[in-house]
Amino acid sequence: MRTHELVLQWIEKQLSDGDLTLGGRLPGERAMAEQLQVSRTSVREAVRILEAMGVVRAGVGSGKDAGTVVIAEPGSALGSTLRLHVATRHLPVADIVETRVLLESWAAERAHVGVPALEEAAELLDQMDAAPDIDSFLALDARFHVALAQAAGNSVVSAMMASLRGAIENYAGELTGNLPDWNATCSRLRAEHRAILAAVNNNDGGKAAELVAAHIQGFYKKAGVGSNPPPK
Amino acid sequence: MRTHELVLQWIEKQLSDGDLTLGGRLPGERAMAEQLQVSRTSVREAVRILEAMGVVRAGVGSGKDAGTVVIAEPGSALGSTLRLHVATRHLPVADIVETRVLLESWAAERAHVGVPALEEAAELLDQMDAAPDIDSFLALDARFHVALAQAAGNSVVSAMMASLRGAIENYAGELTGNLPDWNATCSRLRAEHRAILAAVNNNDGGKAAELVAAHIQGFYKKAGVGSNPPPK
DNA sequence: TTGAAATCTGTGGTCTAACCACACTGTAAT
DNA sequence: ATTACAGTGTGGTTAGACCACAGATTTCAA
Repeated sequence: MRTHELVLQWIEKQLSDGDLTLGGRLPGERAMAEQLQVSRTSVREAVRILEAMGVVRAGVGSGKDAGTVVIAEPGSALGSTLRLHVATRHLPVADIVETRVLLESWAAERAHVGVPALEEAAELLDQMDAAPDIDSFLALDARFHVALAQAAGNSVVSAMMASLRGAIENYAGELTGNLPDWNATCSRLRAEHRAILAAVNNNDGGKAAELVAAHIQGFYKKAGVGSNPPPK
Repeated sequence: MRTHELVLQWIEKQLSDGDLTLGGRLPGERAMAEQLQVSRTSVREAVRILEAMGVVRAGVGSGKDAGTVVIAEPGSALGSTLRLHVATRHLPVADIVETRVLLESWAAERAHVGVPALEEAAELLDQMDAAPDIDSFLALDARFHVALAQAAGNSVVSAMMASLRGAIENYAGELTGNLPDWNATCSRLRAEHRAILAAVNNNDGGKAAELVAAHIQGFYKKAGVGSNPPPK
């Protein structure tokens, strides 16, 4: 077993045992190296992997943001991984979109009315009406979809859904340039968002799921990304 | 931007541009370091991250298995990431199970009859009948579920499904120890597998989805892992 | 001629020791 | 009291060395 894997194992055990919790700090790299009797290089390689997994964040200097801190950002980490695999052509964009439809439909159908995430979603819609440019609109759009997914109360689905969107974010960003009339599209998207949120708040999960599926598939279809047909 | 991120960016571009494809070899670490004008350490940190993402595999020595080659194993990579986050208590096991039910039900419903994956699934079931011990049974079980998921033809769903199972593999392994009568459980699981495969091959996707959901939820329920109730 | 042993070459894996930039902390000079 | 400055500890980066490994090549003896 390679040295850095040993370090990883040790840190994972600290997490499993609860000796290291969210917001907690890892020992300094030099201290860990001495404690585990390995070189600082190996410690750093392990930390890099954890950072790529969204389990820790490394900060220089001293004070609040300094040191290596345990965080919980599986979404961005999974997103990076998926993005790389899309780059290798091993994961087709169509499959990403299809999976996103699957997860978001499920989440919309099971969204719990009254949870804070839905209130946040409503606020985001208001902000989107006043979005000055495409980029800020898309950023708010991303947050809206994540908020909607969170309303279902399954953190794994939320994380995966966010990662799927993140994996093809650049891709989607370029696609908006292909759209003939952004203003029209923007208006349509806003209306669809309102309809989705209304269906959710009206406890009509089935309707919400249908609307979400149509919303996502519609966007990528307009933008020129193929998506497999839904099941009969 | 940190140095190793620069290296990552460069490699990702090579992948996106198609200059680096599946099975291809990265330049040696020393060569890359010189080419990008960075230290070998930084190159290695980037390679470690890619390795953790399941994008490359590093091999020492010379010959076939040597060097750093591009692979495509998103499943195991996502699994490791999820496992770590489960260790931090940020991702509940129940959410993992629930998501697994979601993905596998969807896959079972949309499985394409006649694809090679289903034939492999059938073979695996025969092998499971002759499995000598629990561990080999569980290993075959894992492969069966993956094969079933692959039959739906969505590589993202397959990868995610495999990763979910991998994330709680150790967990599930311990749980089997809690079961009072493994032989009885084993027989039940085998029968359920056959029923699922039969439903799929009979083009009864709805039935297959139901059976899969019950199969997975049943196992974890027996083993003592709570799962959220299905939607009304 | 043949076969086995030694050497060569290039790969990733590891380690040491040094220096840097950064951000806070305490102290000293104003 | 305020300001300026040195001190301390963090991660970030680098250079250079050595190791184990595995295949390719060469050497040399049977």
